[in-house]
Amino acid sequence: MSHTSASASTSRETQKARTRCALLDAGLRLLEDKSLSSLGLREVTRVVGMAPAAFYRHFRDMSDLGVALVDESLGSLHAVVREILEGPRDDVERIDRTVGAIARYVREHPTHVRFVARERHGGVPAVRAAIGRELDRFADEVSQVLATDEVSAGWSAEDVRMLGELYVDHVVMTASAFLDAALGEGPDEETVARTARRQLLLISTGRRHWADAASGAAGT
Amino acid sequence: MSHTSASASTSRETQKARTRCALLDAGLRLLEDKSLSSLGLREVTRVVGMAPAAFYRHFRDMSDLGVALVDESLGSLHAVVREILEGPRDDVERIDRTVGAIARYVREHPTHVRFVARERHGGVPAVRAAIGRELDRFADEVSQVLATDEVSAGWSAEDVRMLGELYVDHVVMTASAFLDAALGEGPDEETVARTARRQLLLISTGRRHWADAASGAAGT
DNA sequence: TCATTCAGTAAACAGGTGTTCGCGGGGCGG
DNA sequence: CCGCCCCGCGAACACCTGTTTACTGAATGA
Repeated sequence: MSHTSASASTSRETQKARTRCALLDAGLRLLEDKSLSSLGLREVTRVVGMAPAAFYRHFRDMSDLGVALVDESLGSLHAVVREILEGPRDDVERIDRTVGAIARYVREHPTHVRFVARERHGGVPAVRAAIGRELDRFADEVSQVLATDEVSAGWSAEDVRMLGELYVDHVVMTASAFLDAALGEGPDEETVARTARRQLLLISTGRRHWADAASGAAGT
Repeated sequence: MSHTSASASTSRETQKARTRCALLDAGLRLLEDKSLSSLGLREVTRVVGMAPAAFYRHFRDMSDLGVALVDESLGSLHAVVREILEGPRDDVERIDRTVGAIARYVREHPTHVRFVARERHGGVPAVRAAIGRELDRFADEVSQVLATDEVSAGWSAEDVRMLGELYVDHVVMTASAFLDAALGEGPDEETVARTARRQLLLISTGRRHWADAASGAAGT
């Protein structure tokens, strides 16, 4: 129970952080073509080059390492989302920015994206839950900004939220499509981008004319 | 090379089919809380109650069993899709039928749905590819029917296809949401249904006013 | 009736797995 | 300076894995 100074004692703690990071990196690399539930503890330590028992100094479980990877993958993304949403509110420009940002993020962090896409419905409950929570937070952030758009005047909170979820889900699908494109499976990157832009444009169009439809089916 | 009679020789072949089906059922049951890449051969045969070696009489691999499960899960669904699309073309009624059909299918075949959602981006390439092919076929079928709607007059084939993909992706997301609801995670079934209906209604609204937007951003 | 086919068996193989234990040695606080 | 802390090590534990082998015996076709 030492450590009254909040800052790290350079050598000791940072070194622990380094090997912890090495474990995360090794895990992420191995997860490129496996799923978390089939990733072995020894497999990870072998890549890092350390004894299996040392793993327990950093993580209790494999699923523990999994939720750490979720934080690493999705945590840094909130800033990006804010940045996109805070720019000009013009429809097509915002769409261009969004799709561009997704493409860039997938290009720069393919392994993180693949991990999230794979474990979103994967076999490890704790990780699945962690991803779900994070995506919910994204939906909250998006909805919150959407509500301030002029187009959303008169919208119920529930409708704004359902639109936000639609956007978030679409982003996930698009990211996954970009990933497939990068691997040579499915259509190429430019095709994916164009499809995504048009789909978002169609949603925006529906949004602008929402009042017409919503009044007709209010109770549903 | 016998077997000039095309029909089964009752006892022999049907018995083989029975145990094959037992293997598939056992696999599906175990896959409720595991992913395919972590499902063991012995694990499956143990549930069925037979020797591990007998597995090879029916499947080469675990991934082989996986693609068989894909066919079983998605094959029977094409008829349902046709049925939904061939009904009255009125927007909200078609939407109600769609969401109702998804809810019912998830309620009646939860394990199949979970399997597909999990392995769509899972760690077994062959299974991933099989699911991708099947979803592409669904997108084809949907697009083909959408093209005949009066609303689609003047639409390019590419735009119709992108709308079809949007619908298929949305169905997958909705099915997954229903699944979570059935497990007590996330919102309850009625909430999921209402959100899905409104999202589809929003897409339909955008579809009706597509001409306005598409002309403005034709080159994108 | 006799020979053939073939789904399923039992046993053994060489590996890999998670987890526990005691121990060493270097950073660190006093 | 000494003594505690604690990360990483190596070895051992019991267990589970996929795959191969030679085999049994019932259904089959001539």
